[in-house]
Amino acid sequence: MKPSGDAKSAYIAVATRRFAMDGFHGTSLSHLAKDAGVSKQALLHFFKTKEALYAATLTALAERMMQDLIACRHADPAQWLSDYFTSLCHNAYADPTDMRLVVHALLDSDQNARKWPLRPYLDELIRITSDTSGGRAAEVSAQLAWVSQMIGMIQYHIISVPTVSGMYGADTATVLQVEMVKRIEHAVHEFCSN
Amino acid sequence: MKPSGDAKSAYIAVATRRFAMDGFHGTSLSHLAKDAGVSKQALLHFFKTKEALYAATLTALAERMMQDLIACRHADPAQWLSDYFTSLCHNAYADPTDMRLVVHALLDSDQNARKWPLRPYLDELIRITSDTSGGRAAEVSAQLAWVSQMIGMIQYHIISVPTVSGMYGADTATVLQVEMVKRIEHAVHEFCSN
DNA sequence: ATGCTAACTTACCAATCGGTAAGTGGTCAA
DNA sequence: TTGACCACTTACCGATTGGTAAGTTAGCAT
Repeated sequence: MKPSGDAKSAYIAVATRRFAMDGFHGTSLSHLAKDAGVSKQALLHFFKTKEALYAATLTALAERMMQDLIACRHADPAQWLSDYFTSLCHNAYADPTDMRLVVHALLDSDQNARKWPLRPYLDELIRITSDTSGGRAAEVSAQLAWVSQMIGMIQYHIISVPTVSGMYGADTATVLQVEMVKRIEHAVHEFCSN
Repeated sequence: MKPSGDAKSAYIAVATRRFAMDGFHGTSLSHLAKDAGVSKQALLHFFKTKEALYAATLTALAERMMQDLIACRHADPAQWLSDYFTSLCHNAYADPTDMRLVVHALLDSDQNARKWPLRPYLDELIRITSDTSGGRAAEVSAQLAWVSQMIGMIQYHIISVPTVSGMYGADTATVLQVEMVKRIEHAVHEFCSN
């Protein structure tokens, strides 16, 4: 018999893709089970409800994003931020799953997510951002605003790719992606050199 | 008996709120009917399917956004953009419905929306934007990128308000809103004076 | 008065939803 | 060998889903 953790994380991986694509309400346990190649109750054995499975995917998402952020660690906080946001952007082009999942979670936030698994990730981003301003400590809200703006810029752009591609064609969408990467790098550079 | 158009647009208004809150899959015809105070089949009389009703709300949304844009018309395109984005931001704080609906539509774009009702709105925004650069015509992709960035900045910020409020408290969220309005005005000013 | 149409209603449908109950088969410690 | 446990299955449940069919009611031109 397979080790316990394997199957569970495999189910979370399947659920992550589905929830990211179709949202919580657009995803059924039957679909998830079919994707995973098991019966519906195999999922309910590990996660008592659909909500619990959703919460588990969000927790896993938060850990993944935190790890990606830590993986870009650099002595210079400005370089750290620059590396992270560009890598985030490139990863999201290759696989928009995580970005879509975050946006879905934002739209569902009233109903689900009494716990906010992404908070440590945001706190860490804010901490790094405040390090770029040297000794003087600016207001926290200003840094939260900047972090929120950067994250939003990337995530919104990622989820709009299919629509832009449908409206203006795939080639225009590609050009827009290149343009967006430049804008993100510019925004990081401009913020860190003030 | 009520005039024909009245009931129909009333149903669209109800559907707009529900779809914006819970998304397409999270909204049922029964709920919509209950909200509108009629039977489920009253809706199906005007809109043959749930998808058709959804499409109608998106079309109405597109017309509304275009009207709001035109309402801010100004001889100076820079002033026009500045007025529009700030008014868009303030309206969205008072009622985030439309912004949420747009983001839901973006996430659903693979499944629905073979037609892109927001395209004329985007085209108009791009046209105004290109007017700010005086005679010389920059690449269209650069203007699309800027417009996309501005729209995304506002819409993402609006949908993240409940989450930010839950994470950091309502007062921090309010401060963040003020900070964001400043950033939007700054972004418009900076773009138009280059 | 009559007939037509638009705007609904009640009644009903198969399909699917999330979830429960009761096993089944394999592994492993004692 | 036994028995507990774990991962998982089949069978089933009431509730709800989007949608169909067949009226019903009101207004209105003729």
